[in-house]
Amino acid sequence: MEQRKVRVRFAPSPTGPLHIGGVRTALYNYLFARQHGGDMIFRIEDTDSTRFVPGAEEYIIEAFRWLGIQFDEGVSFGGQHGPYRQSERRDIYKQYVRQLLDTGKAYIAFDTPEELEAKRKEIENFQYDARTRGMMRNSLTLSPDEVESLIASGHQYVVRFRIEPGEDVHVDDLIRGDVVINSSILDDKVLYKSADQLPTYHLANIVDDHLMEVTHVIRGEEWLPSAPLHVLLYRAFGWQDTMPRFAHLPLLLKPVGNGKLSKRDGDKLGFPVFPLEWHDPKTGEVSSGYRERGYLPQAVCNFLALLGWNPGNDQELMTMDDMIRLFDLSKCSKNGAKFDYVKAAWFNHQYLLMQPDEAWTPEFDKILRAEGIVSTPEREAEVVRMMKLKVIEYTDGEGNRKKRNVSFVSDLWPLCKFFFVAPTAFDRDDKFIRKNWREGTRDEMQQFMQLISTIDDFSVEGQKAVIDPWTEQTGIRPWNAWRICLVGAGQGPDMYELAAFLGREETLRRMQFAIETLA
RNA sequence: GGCGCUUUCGUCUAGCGGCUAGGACACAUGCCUCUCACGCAUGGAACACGGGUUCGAUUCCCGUAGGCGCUACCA
Repeated sequence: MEQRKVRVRFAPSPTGPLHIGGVRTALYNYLFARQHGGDMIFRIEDTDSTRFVPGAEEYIIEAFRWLGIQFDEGVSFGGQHGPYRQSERRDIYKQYVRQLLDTGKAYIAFDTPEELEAKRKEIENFQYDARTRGMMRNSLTLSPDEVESLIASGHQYVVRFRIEPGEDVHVDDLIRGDVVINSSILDDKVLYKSADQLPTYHLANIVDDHLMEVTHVIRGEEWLPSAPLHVLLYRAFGWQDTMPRFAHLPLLLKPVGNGKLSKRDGDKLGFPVFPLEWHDPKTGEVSSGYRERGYLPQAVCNFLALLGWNPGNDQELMTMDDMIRLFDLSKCSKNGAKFDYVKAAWFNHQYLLMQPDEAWTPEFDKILRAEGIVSTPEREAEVVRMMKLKVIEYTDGEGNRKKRNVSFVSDLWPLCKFFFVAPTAFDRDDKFIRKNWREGTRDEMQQFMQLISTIDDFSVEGQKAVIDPWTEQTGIRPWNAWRICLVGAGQGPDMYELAAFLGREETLRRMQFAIETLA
């Protein structure tokens, strides 16, 4: 058989914001497509008109734009296989439903939801299948005339797939190998509803994947049980020769406790489960997003890629290009992965440190404005430089900067607010203050102030030139107490750097205040 | 309940018959140091259980137990 061009698709329902698990599925599809020089399709599966949520489609597109996952065709991307919104493909599906009906692979059923509900109550474990369809109201039990007149008189109906029982159906899964399910346990799935003139997922999915020439279906494990049904559908249409290969990905699980990852977990433990912030149009509820939380898209992709896949060695930090090169479905794990949001922050930290200073400043500027600080771009850049320097000041032999401290730019404020705001009070119970502000400290600081007021060149070098000899002469080690004066706590950068930033007058002002306050 | 998938440190995982079972996150300790970090070093920490197969099982097979999923006119 000739080698077909690899084509994959990501096909969400526009029922709300894109779940982070969906992002991972899309990412794997993307990596696979790129690695094989194939196409990635974006399809909207809106066959359930009752669950449509306005804005969801736009949200999903924006999320992928931010993440750097690019589509080659589909809704908003164009292409030769459209339309890519299933609600716009009614006529196409009708034609294929007809084909199934004409070949006897499917039949029409008139049972109402109430009748089915009653049956389920009446018969334990009721399932619409070869054993029970003979006692239901459908085109197999009714005469052609009756069927005709029921439809003519406006009765709603569904089209069901006629499954032949007793056959072992094989699904050749790229991750799990040969999966076998007997057709007897499958029910006669509804493929089409006359009420909204739309197919259900199963039919639309097979027809679209076929028409769009999809070669690989990479999706979540929740689809594995219905994969045999899909295989049967490909056969019913006579498309078995071009049936896509399947790969069912393990699910993302709750960080603690049992079950799969949900929105609730994020709320409870304080991490986002959506790529972007989402404002629910109905409830007005706001769900946090990775973008707004300060994550870098590369960090999110890297972290997500490693949840269920690894390159087979110890490498963890990878660019998108690395991942495209290394990705391998056969190296995907088979069991679900608990969502480790602590490690997600670590990844962000790694990527944050690779960013140039300029990449930090816009975000930092937002924080300052929120805190009501009036500053200059030069001073802001200087603080970023100093804080970043503090984080990365020891680079290793290879020049790798694997430091932590700040996982998000927003973490910066509590660590650097003293650059902009003088201490207004001192916590006498603070361990650092108790240890470094003792009996004679006050006098030492007074002497130190006098010394400082004589320094005309207040640059780092200028200060050192005067202070270093003085400490040697007097034996006074002023740094910790000085830090208390200027910072109010045991944190911050090198004292000379800090003092140089604040300037001599502000430095003296803060020292005076500390001496008066810390009697 | 039925069917399917799955099971290595707390977490993500490497391992594809013979290893002192490796790495990362997290945790602990020490070093460095004007503080907090960062960094470096060290440490604790795992093959679910029971049968087979085999000279030899974490690895292959079968059970059991646990976990997950599906079981809609939702995807």
